[in-house]
Amino acid sequence: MAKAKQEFVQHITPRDENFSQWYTDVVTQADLMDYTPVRGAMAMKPYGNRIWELIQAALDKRFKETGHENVAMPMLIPESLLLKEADHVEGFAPEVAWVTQGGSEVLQERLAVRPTSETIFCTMFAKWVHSWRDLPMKYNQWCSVMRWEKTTRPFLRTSEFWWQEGHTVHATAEEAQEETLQMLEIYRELCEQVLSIPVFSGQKSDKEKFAGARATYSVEAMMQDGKALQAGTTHNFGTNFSVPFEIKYLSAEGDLKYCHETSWGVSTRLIGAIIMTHGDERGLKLPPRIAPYQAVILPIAAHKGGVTERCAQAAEALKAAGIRVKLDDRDNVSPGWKFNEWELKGVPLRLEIGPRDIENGVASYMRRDTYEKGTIPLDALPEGVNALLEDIGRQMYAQALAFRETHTKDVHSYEELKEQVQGGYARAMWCGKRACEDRIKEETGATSRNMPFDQTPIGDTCVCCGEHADRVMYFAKAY
RNA sequence: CGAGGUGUAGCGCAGUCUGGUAGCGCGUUUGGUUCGGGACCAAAAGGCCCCGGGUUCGAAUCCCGGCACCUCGACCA
Repeated sequence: MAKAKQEFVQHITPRDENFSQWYTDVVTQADLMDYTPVRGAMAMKPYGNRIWELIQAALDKRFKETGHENVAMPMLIPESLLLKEADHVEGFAPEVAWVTQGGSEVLQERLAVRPTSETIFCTMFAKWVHSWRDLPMKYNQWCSVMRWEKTTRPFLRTSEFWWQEGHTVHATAEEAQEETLQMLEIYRELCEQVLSIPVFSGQKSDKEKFAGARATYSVEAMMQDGKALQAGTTHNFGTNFSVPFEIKYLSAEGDLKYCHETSWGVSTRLIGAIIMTHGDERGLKLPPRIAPYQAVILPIAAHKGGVTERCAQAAEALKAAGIRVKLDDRDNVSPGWKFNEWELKGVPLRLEIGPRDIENGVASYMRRDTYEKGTIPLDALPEGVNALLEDIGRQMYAQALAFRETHTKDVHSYEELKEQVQGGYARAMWCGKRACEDRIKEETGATSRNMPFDQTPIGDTCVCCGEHADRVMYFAKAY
């Protein structure tokens, strides 16, 4: 028995022995994705894609509640459009894939496969915005984009990835800033409440901000190897794009004015964040709100009196209560086999119903987050399951938060910083100079992540150069 | 992109040095017994040996070029 189990566990590399290998093992064995013949591009399989659909649904609801509408834009962008904003083209040019031929005809102007859609949105906004009555214009699209990345890793960085990109146009700078922060807050709430991932929310440095943005904000998560992962970003463009693209409106006072714009996005990278935040030795651990199956029902000794029927009844009752449930009635694998498989796939709650349970009028359960076991009365199954799922989501957040807290430290010297970023976040005072960021990157491998909104100083000298500093900045090695 | 490693049945691997009929374990299929933490017996199926060239009578094996994954760097809205 013990031997057989060990053989199984060997399929997944131990997490603390080789985190990268563990990640790859989990991603493939939990059946989330597969590699394709296209360099760096993955295929999302049904189980992984379902997670993305659930994230999409949660976000789309929030976007609509805050007055955004979905649109669809072309995937090809003429080169001349990409060239209009200097910083933007400089930032993206190295990783653009180009279409140079249509059918047998060589194109006069090559077309970029979108790496992001600011330029095409801006071009259309210039046509669509005329008057202050047209504003604000708050659009979003769900699509895939392509960036010719040098190194790729499933979900975290792939040459093609799926995301949403919001693009909004506003009359005033204040409104654009408000939008930028509102969307950041939606991302924070999504990460923490829906995905159970604690994040640091704050502003990026000039060095790390988006190509073409006036200000960039991010939510930064921490993976279980102590590295940071940027989970989402929002950008305030000010008039950086509206000037070259000539997006102007006639104000109520009759003046022609440039618009203020924002953009914001999260991607399938969030799935990578879920895996690396919550996963353990047995595999994936999914937050209940985005788990394709929130509970799995396993019949025990299914051939015995009433088991099959009670399991089917239980599944129906849970479905009726809106719970995503899977009845695993396969008769070709043993219960023990199923236990391991559903743990690998991260299902938050396992329910077992066997002759003994039926006798006692209960279902036995095991939580995926803590491995804690117990029973729920069969006649109150939906209520019991719902309560457990909610608690599992909270508990997973608490666990992740505890990890982050033990791997985050205030540092007051360069030596301390150097040591802390080997395995976590360092919170430090920073003078604001690019030279210090560059030196830290060069010497420690860590980058500035973001400046939290709570800027209560923890000192008054820069952790790097020792000169006067008035900003609090998180530094960490990042994916 | 640089250095190193790996690629053989669905999965894990041996075989490669020293060229000569493609192997093992698990899984799969069928039948039977089982069923509360990866069950057992019996029979069977399953291979462009990562891809493309080359050397050779003959290539999983030798040579050249690609691709993918892993490790460490570099780069990176």
